Amino acid sequence: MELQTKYNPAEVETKWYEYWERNGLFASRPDGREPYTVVIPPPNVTGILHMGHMLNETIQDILVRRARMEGKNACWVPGTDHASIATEAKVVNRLASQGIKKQDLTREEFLRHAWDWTDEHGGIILRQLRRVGASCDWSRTAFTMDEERSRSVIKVFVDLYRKGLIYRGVRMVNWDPKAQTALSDEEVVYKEEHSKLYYLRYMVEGDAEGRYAVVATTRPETIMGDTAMCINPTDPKNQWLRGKRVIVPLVGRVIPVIEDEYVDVEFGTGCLKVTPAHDVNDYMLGEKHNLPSIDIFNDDGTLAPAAGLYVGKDRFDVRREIEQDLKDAGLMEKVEDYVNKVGCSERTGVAIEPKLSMQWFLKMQHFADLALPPVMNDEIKFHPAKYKNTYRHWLENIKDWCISRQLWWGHRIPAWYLPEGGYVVAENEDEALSLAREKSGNPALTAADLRQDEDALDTWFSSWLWPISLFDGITRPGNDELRYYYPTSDLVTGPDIIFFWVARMIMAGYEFAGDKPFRNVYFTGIVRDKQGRKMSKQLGNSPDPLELIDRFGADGVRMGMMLCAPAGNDILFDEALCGQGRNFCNKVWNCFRLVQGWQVDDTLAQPQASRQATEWFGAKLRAVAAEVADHYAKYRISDALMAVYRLFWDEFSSWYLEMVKPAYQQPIDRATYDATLHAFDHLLHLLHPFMPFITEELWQHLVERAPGESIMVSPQQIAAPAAADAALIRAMEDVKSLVSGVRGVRAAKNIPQRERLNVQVVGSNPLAQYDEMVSKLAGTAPVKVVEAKGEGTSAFLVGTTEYAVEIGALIDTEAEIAKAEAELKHLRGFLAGVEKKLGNERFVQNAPEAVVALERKKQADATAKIATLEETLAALRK
RNA sequence: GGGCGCUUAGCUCAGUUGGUUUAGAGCGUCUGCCUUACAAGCAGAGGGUCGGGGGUUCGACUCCCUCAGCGCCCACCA
Repeated sequence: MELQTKYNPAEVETKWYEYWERNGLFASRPDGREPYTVVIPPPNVTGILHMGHMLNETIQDILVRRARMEGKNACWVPGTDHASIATEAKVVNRLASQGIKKQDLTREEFLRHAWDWTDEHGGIILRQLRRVGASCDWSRTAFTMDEERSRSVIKVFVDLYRKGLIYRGVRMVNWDPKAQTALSDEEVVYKEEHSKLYYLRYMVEGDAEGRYAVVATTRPETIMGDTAMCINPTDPKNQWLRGKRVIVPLVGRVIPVIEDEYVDVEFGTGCLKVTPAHDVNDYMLGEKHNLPSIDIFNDDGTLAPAAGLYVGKDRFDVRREIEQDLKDAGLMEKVEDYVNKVGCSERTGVAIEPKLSMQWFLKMQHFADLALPPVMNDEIKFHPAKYKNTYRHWLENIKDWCISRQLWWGHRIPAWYLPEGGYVVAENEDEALSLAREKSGNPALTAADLRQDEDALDTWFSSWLWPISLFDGITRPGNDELRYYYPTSDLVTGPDIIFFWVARMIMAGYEFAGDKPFRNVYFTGIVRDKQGRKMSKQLGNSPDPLELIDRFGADGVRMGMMLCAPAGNDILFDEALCGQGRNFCNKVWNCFRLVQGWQVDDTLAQPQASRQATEWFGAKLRAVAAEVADHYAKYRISDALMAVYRLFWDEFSSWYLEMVKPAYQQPIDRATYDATLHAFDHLLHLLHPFMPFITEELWQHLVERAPGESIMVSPQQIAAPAAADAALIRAMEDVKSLVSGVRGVRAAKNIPQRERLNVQVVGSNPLAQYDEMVSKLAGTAPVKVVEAKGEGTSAFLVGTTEYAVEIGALIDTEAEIAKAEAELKHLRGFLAGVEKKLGNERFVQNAPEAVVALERKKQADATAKIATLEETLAALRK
């Protein structure tokens, strides 16, 4: 068949992806083979593919395809996450654009809209993954809020409640005034902010001299909630305030001065305003000193009636207003510029308001104890290992997890409140009712008397079960699938969710499945642009992966991605790398075109050079395959790719194919042809995990294939390196040096390719058996052995052997002298270093024998080379 | 404030327990080639003394100390 000179990815990609799916090649069922399991980090159900996904999914697909070709039963389970806050926010926004307020809808109405949204936008990202080439078992596609996963979440909640690990209580939580929900500590990100430090005057009550204390604060808008002022009892400069009472500026409320060593004497004036309702530390002080707590904020961050002033206004507007009002009232001592860190909602970006509220919590110490050892002792391996530190630090300082969210989109908390107070926790309403009757002693209770908790659970409370719940392991513990696929093999994810997700999956794994959820965790880097900026929608510096695929082909983009993705380092993505990937595809394509165009003549004997080439390439292939395997074992995917890339382009294409290529329109012998096809097949296997589409296309054309066959499931069979390989490879390196040496002379002298060159070798030719090959590659006549090289020759060394190209009148004696002198200088410096070492008795005594022997070899070689060069120079200067 | 990591050719990175010919790769650069598989290509060339300083050692890019710069994570100093 005729192939175009350029590879056209678009048609090939669609064709083979459909073929793979149609033939069920991604599907996995338990069988006798070793399983290789990966669960996808579920993207947000309404999300669209970005470069982070592109990187992540490519790595997973590479690992999965590699395992599949190794003969393992590879199972990659796809799915999406309901992403409680993010999705609810999107739905609320859409409703708002239609003039509908969430508050005006019932829970059921709102959820209907949310499901509509999910049906509309959900699954887009899964379709996009197919474009990338992801070989997921789509028949297993799951959703964190589908029936099975929901049952699992509820069952786990009830289980943990009964174990006494879940409790409900009033605590200081992180309140997101925009989403109007509590958040976990992990969902708060601290951002540095250039703000102001305000110094406020708190007049001392009844002080005849009109003295006042000065309090420094970044949040003057909270003074309405002040219920005390605090000094450090050891602070000499504030002794005079002991036992006094002060007046809150503008508000006029009189509050006591309390003493606590918590206060930093050095900060500001050493006087701290205490607002127990709106600061975590102040809350602690309030508890300790029995202070009243005044909650001055509404849930949306506006001032509540309890504030007395500025009621209904936004907290940040109030900050500006109150600054002016305090100045006008003469109660502002001064205002300084100040840089501090403000906790913000990871999702909505707004400043978090610490708020006292009733929430559900999960006790974490038990889980930390469960999850720390396996990571520290490498039962679960982190790649790179540096994240073990991060992990340990978090677990050693674990705090209880606030799992309730004041949202509707999510798993509703399975707690039901009784009319007379109290509540029961149950897997469903029926069970709740019977528990409630029992608890209240009232058998007449009906379902209508019970009121289910309005809150939903944190999204991560479902994600942490993912590796188990995907195999129905929560609802049907110990089932066959779970036993076969669990623990999963590798998890590929970003370090940004190490606490949110990775740590919690480890906890859930041991708690609910009795074993680790995965054996290895591969942490990818963050994708940045080439200026090092994080890719983001706001900056507009994130290319659309699908558009890249349109331009470079999926294989090209996958390769571009992996070329810049060393494990654990951030990715400096540059579109040019996709171009490199595309070029490589084209190279592979054209190599195939060459080989495919050959006519075989069975009567032809195999030329010596071709025999040598096939033997050598076999050795090289075995060596590189072993190297690649080692890279995979260490999760050095980009190194594995680079090794394959060089094997294909440099060794196979530039050297091997040139060695065996028949003259134009001449046929090739059978032995060489078969060996070449064989090598090509091996190369396609090595390439396939990185470039699934083009390798399938070429593999199908390489020889006749039966319907349903695929390179995907055809095992890779490259033998382990053989004993003789190393010598073979070394010899060929010398051949290459000789050829390059001749080509170098040719290039320097501008001698056309078709002009045959005569080459001399001084003494004897260690590469005599490769003469035919050298002639073919370098365009030379048979190498002549001479006693001393003649005039009009340009010489170079291969090892310690001197070769000289006859160039007659083209000789530039000055240039030859300069070249030889430069090399001589280098060698003498080198020799001096070696001899200094060997002259050091302690080196000869202490260093291992092999090292000393090597130095002696270096010395001998360098000496020989120097002698040769000196002769050359003498001859040139004659 | 604490912890971790990084600093090797113009760019992005390798360099595994210190010794493998006075440091390697890819890309880019320069020179010459449209040589009928490939100009998304071929051949050739140049380019770093391993952030600065000190130390350990027969020997350090590799180990230790220190300084500088960069990055990340954690933390209730208003």
